[in-house]
Amino acid sequence: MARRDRVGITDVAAKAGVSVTTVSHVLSSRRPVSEATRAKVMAVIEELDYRPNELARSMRARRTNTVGLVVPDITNPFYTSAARGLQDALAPAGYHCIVTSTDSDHQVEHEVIRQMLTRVDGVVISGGSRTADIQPVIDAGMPMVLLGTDEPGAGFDVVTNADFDAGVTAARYLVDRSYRRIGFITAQDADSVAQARLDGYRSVTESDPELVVEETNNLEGGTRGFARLMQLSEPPDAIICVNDVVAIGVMYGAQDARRAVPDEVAVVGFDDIEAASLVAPRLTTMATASREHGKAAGELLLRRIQDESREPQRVVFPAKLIERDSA
Amino acid sequence: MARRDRVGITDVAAKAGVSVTTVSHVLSSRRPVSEATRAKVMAVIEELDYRPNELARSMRARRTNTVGLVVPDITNPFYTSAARGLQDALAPAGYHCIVTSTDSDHQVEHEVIRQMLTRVDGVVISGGSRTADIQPVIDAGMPMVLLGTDEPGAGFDVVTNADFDAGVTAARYLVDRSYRRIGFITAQDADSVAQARLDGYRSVTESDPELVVEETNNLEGGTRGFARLMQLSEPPDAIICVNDVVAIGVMYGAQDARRAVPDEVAVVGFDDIEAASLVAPRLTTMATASREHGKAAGELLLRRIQDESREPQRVVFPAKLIERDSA
DNA sequence: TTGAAAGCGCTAACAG
DNA sequence: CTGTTAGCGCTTTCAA
Repeated sequence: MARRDRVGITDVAAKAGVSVTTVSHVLSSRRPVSEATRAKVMAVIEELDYRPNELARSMRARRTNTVGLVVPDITNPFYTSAARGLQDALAPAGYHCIVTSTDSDHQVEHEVIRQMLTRVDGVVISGGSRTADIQPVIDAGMPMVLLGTDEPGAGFDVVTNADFDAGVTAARYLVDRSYRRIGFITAQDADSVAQARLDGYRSVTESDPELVVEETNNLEGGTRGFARLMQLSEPPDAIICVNDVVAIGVMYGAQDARRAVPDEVAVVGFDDIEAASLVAPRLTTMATASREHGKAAGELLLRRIQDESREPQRVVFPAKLIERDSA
Repeated sequence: MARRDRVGITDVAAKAGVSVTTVSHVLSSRRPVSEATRAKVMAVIEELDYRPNELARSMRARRTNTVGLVVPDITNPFYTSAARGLQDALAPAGYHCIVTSTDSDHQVEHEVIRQMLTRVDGVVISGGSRTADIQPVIDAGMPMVLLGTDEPGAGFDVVTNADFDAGVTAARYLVDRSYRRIGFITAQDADSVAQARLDGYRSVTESDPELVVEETNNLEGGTRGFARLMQLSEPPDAIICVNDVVAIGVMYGAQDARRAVPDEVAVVGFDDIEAASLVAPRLTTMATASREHGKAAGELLLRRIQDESREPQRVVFPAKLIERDSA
C-alpha cells in the first residue's frame, strides 16, 4: 500500500473553483469570506478529506506547535508523570511533545538538543543538565524551562520541588508526634535533591551526627542502614529515608529485628512510589507533585513562547505529606 | 531575549562565496565537491554555527524523521517502558518520537491521529484502539504498527504479548511444583489481556469453576478474592492473580488469615510491577517484556517506512516467569 | 566541479 | 469579497 499522495490546498482550490488564498482564509478565518464560497469550499474539503500540511504551515509561520522534553529516562516515574503533566498543559493549546531520554549522557543530550532546535518552539529540560549542555538552546534564543533542577543560574524559567521544605516537613511531623531521636538514611554520592532533603531534616533536629548514615540507594541499603542505626548506644525511634525504596528496606530490617513499625520505630520515605501504599504497613511518605511539575513547566513554556521577554519565573512545589501507617 | 534569526544556508553560501547548491552538497555528499571548497564551506558552517533547518528538509523530502506514539496513558508502566523501547529503536536511525496520551477517549484519539498524520512518517498505536479510530491512518497509507493489541484485523504489523501462553506458563509452573488446586482471581469486566491469561490458565487445569472468582481490579479485590476462595469446601493451595496488585492483595489476605505464603498458599501475579520485588514475601510473577515490545514496534515501523509493501508481520513476546518467594 | 532556478504546501502582503 | 504573487529554507534537476 503506497502512501496516498496527500491532497493539497491547490486541489481544493481547483475543485472549488476559487483561489488557494480563499481556501486558506476559510480555514483560518483571518479575513471574511462570503457564505456561499465558504460553504462550497468546506464541502470540497470534506469531500476530498483535505487536511492542511502542518509542516508547510510550520515553515511559513516559523512555529511548529511542538515542544521538546529532554529527560534522563522517561522510565523514571517522576519523569513519566511530569511528561504526562506537560501534555496536560500542551494539549489544550494544540501543542505536541517530542520526548527524548538521554540516560544522562551529556554527549547524547547535547546532540539531541541541537537536533530538536529546528523542530520545536521550546524545550523542557530536566535532570540537572549542565550549563554547557543547554548552551545551544540559550544561543538559539529558544524558549526553555528547567524542570526539577536547582541550577542557581537564574534568568530561566524553572519549576522545582521544595526538597528542603520536604525534609523539614517530614522531620517536623515526627517531632510533633513526639518522636525524640530521628535518624536519617541518605544515599551515597547524594544528588542535590537528596542533599536538600537531608538539609531540611537537619534544620529541625539538633542532629546528633551519628543519626545520619549513608547507604546504597536501594532496598538492601535501607535494611543495612536500619541495622547500623539500631546499633547506636541510643538508637532512633524514627527514621527518615531519602526515598521510599530505602524506607521499605528499613521496614524489612525492622521486621527481621522484630521491631514494630511504627510503635517502636516510625519510618518516613520520600516520593510516594506505587509500592508505598502496597507494602505492610503502608508507608508514610512525602509525595512529589510530579504531574503538576510537568503541567507548570508546560504552562510556563507556552507563556514564554508567546512572550519571550517575559520576566523569568520560578515555580516551586511543596511536597505533600501522605500519612499512612508507618509513622 | 528575542529568538535569534537562525542562520540559513544562504548565509553560509554567501560568506563562503559559493552557491547554496554547493553548500547543500557538502552537507549531503550527494555529489563531489572539491576539497578546497568543502574545507572553506565547513569552516564557515563552523564559524556561523549553522544547522540546517530540519523543517525545510522534511518538507522537501516528505520525510519528517519523526514517528508518533499513541497510548492511553503514558503513566501506565507498560506504556512507559514501551515508549522507552521505541526510542531505543528510533534513536540510532535519527528518528524522534511524539508521544500522546489519549485516556482512551476515542474522540481525542481520532483527532490526535489526524493531527499527527502530516507531521510524522509513521505511528505506533496501542491500547486496543477500535478500527474506526485508526481508519484515517489506513486511509492516508501511513505506516503503522499496532502495539499490545489482539486485533485479528490482520494486514498490519503487530507486536503483542503472549498472554494466553503466560497463563499457561503460570499454571504449569504451579502444577509442576505439585500444587493441586489452583485458583484464579480475575478482574470484573476483564479486557482481552485478562481474558487471555485466564484462558491460558484454564487450558492447563481441569478447572473447577468455583476456583475462578471475579473481583475488583485492586488490592482490596485481591484480599476479598482470597477470602472467597478460602471459604470453598476445598480451598485452593495456589492462586494466580490477573495482575500483581491483586496478587499483593491476596498476600495480605493470607497474612491476615495466618496462612503462610507460599507454604500454605502459593501466589503468582502478572506484570512484575516494581512493588512485586518490594513486598514480603517477594512476589513470583509473569513479567511482560514491555521495553522489548516498544523496541520491536520501532524496528517494525522503521522497516515499513523504508518499504511500505513489506509483508505485514506479527511479533509475539512470551512473558517471562520471574521466580521469587511467593510460589 | 559548480550554479541558477524550480518548487515542497502553505500564508500574507499587495492589489483589485 | 477575492485573486496574484512572493517567499519560508532547503534539495535537486538542468545546464554549464
